[in-house]
Amino acid sequence: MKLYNTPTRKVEDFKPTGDTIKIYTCGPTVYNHPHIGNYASYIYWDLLIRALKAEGYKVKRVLNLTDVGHLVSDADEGEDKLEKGAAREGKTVWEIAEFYINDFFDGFHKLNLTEPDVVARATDYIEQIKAAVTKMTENGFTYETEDGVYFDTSKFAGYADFAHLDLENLKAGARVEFSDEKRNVSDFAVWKFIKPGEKHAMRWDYLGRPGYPGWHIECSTIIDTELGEPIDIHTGGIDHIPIHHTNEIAQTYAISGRTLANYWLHCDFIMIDGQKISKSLGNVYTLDDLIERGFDPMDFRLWILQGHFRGERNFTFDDLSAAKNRRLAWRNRVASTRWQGVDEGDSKYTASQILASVSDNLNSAAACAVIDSQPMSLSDWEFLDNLFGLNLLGATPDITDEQKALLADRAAARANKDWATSDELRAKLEASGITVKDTATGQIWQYLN
RNA sequence: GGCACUGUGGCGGAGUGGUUACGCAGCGGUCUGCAAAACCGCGUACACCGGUUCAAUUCCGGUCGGUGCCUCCA
Repeated sequence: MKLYNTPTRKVEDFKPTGDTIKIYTCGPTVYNHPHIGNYASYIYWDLLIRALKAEGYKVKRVLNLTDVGHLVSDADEGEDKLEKGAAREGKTVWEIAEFYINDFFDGFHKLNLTEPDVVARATDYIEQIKAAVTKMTENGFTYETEDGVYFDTSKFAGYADFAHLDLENLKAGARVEFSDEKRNVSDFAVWKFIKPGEKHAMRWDYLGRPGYPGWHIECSTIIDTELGEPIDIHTGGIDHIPIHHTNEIAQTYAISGRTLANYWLHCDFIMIDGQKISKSLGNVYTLDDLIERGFDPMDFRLWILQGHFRGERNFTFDDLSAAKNRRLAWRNRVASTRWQGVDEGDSKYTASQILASVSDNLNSAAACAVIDSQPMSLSDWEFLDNLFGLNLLGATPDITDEQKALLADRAAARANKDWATSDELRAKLEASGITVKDTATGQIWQYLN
């Protein structure tokens, strides 16, 4: 397995730390419907997990759910997103979290994404988070302000390295006013105090006052609790490099002196019709929007897999249609293989070629070319379903014995030029859900949709 | 302003120092009772300028363009 590793900006050979690969994925903040861009990242990481498993690795994967403390601004200003969602919908923050967690996993399942081994809600780790903050403080990495406990980024010499930050220019180019109480522009809250009279439903006592955790601390804490550093692979969106992941690394260093992760994978964004996904542009599509337009979630999944996680993608419905057509063509090949078979000898190397492509920094697009140009046996399709998660076999079940008998009868009728019977049998087959087509080499059947 | 990414045929999208993936769409053909499909073939693309080289889309330098992040975001 070769992977592009963000810290070195190079494709490297993957070397695991142990028998089980430890993977952490930054999950969603559960305050709104996820859009297709959100899900794109989980499709990439699902491919990673499936590819590692196909290579024979064992995997333990943790996904967190941010259900507290993610402020509208990462500069530690503004409202908590959960509180904002609750106000918007007239619900409690806990109801909001519950609702959008279910919503998130609904899409997760529609896309046939592999269930994480551990799903970690930030609010289930409050005690560990407090202990982590205490530890950082003991180690001299924090300071307290009226607003909360802040991480002093000047205490971590390597702070700028991960994202190649230019801290001086960050200050000069800052577009928001930083709190006067912060010692450095890059400092961030690890714990926020709730001021008297301030509304914040989620609150816990710490340092003798009510408060709640900062956003970044949950990831460091959950990783430490569930996996133990260093983990093998940490995944996330490209937007997380300069702040969130940089801060995670700093926190873990401050707590234990350890390296957080050996490999960091960051996916680029997808755009829609050439523009970033944004509510103000009105181009936010959810999975259900795609379904309403007649697409299967698997069409979107294949569209993602036709590209690469490091490339920016431009989503259009024309391209989604292209992916859909390709998927349906693959289904027809499955149907044809069920009916006529493929010489296993001819397809001897197909699966290993597919895996070789994916193992080369998750080049699923190259794997698609292998699929299109090599013979595929049923076991190859099964291998592909395990790797790509497209459920091609499940969506193309074998036909019944009765249908097979009808096909045989029709072949006989055609041989006798009994077109009336032939057409009648074709109609019967279509009523049963499959369509039959006459090729130069005989009949083939396909599912109607 | 800083950091990073990126520029491939109609649309996507891999990849490579020389034999130029793959999909979708399109075109031509074969086959064909009808319908539909299947099969075969076709495009001669790599922003521009310069350099290195026997040879560059692929390496180096520059120019121009696009995008993202630095502010919520995968």
